[in-house]
Amino acid sequence: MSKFLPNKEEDYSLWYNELVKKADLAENSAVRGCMVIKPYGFSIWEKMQQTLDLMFKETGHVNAYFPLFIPKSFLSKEASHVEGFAKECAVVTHYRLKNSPDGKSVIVDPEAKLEEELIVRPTSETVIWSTYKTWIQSYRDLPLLVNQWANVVRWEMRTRLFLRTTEFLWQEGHTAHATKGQAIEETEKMLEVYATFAEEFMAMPVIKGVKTANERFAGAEETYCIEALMQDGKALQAGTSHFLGQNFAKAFDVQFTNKEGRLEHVWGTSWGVSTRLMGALIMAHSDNDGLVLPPKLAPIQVVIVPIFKNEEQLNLITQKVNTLLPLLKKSGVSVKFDDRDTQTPGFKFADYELKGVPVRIAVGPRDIEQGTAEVARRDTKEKKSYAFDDLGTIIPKLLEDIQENIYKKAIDFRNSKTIAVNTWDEFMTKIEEGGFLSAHWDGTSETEEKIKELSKATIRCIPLDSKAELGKCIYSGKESNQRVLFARAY
RNA sequence: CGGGGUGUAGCGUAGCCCGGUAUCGCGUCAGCAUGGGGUGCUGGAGGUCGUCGGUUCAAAUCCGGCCACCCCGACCA
Repeated sequence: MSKFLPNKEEDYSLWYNELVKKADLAENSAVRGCMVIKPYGFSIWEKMQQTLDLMFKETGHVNAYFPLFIPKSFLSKEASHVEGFAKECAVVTHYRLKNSPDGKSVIVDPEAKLEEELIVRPTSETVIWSTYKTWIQSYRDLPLLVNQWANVVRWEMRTRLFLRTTEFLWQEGHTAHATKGQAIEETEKMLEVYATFAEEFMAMPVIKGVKTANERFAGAEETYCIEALMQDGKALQAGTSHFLGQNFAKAFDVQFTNKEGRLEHVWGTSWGVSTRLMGALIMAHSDNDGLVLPPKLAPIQVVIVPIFKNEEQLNLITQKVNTLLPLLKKSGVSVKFDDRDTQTPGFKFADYELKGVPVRIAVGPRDIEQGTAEVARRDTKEKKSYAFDDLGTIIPKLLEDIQENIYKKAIDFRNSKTIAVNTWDEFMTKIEEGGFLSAHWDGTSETEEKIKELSKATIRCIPLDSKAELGKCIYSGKESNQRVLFARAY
């Protein structure tokens, strides 16, 4: 058990906060609510970006970039959109500073007031749709499939590293289509991309579903989501994909001439995932010794730690290791040989465990004599000796095993924490234990809000694969024809 | 934004009630020994006590404003 991290069973939040800092992922900054993402943390985010970007390209999307600032008037063009975001917008009112009269500081120059104030984007629908108006005239211009990687700002009351920060990084896809069907298909396709990414790369099982009206994106007709379960039993929305209907097209008057020569409003979607995925990744797998990273997203997949008393021994080990490095690199394994003599092996072991490196290979004089190496896997902490010459083939296989194993562990956990409940008493008891509760709901916002008020649990989603089933609402006792998923959430 | 808490060396802390410029651990630096799970010993460096103001001969300590962070609530990806 680590002496360097709080125990996650005792204080989950403290454990999370300390882990983020000690594993060198991120830290708080001089600006309230904003974080500094440190190089190691950013390299994980970069791997996520690279993977997702490739998936977006493979599904026909192209990247572009729209401005950080949005004219204030744009936001109010779509009624529910402004209502959803107005409360958390940073506003630019001036464009110049000047020296204060006493010369000791700078002040806002009152002469430099903007005629129209700008908001810092909380999301880019408005500025993008105002642009799409000029890009789209004909059905031949559709579909328009654009993504952007950007930062956004939402002025949150309470922030937590990665999970909710005032500024965060994300990607936002914004597409325009000729028909409703195509837009819905796009919305569902991108949800599928997110689910695949979460499960195959993050090794984090997710439930695909649609949000209730209360939880829907401001300006959307339908919000699809992937929901994951963290180790403390709380749910986390990991990605969303919105069917926007013609709402933004109407708000920004984006019309096209169809094949029959008639003018129609286009159909839109938007979809995004953010640096919040980092928080999800951390909370999905890590333990009291530190991060546990899935090999597919680990910046360093394998670390080799030499154990030596003198330079002569290190030279022997280095020679041996140099025969392995090209083999691993050829198999696409990212490997680091940590031959620093400024830290002890024990320190390195603990440090790479804290950082979540999936596989560690230790090579010492005894190994050199016997032609072996000690291989330790981060997920199970299991250590095993192998013939050194077999490592080139064993390691890639081991990385696949680890990727599978942590996924399996996560899905077993989620399954054990997903239960069906049928009475209000049962609901209130089980919600205390965390996890997803599958229960009947009468479909009204009033009931949803009442349940939230009493239990602190929200409807995470109506799962896409939920079967029609007659029953009685857990709270009101009214008729219901399917179960929905409740949980306390991040 | 409401309620509670915290802020002392890079990090974690003692001291605060009962005023007299600061304790310990980790880290850091030097040397020697060590090296298969966060090495040991010896010596050294490092502090506007969050910040601004007030009380006082004297403030880390008492009082007030502000800032930041943590926990709980409301809001949210």
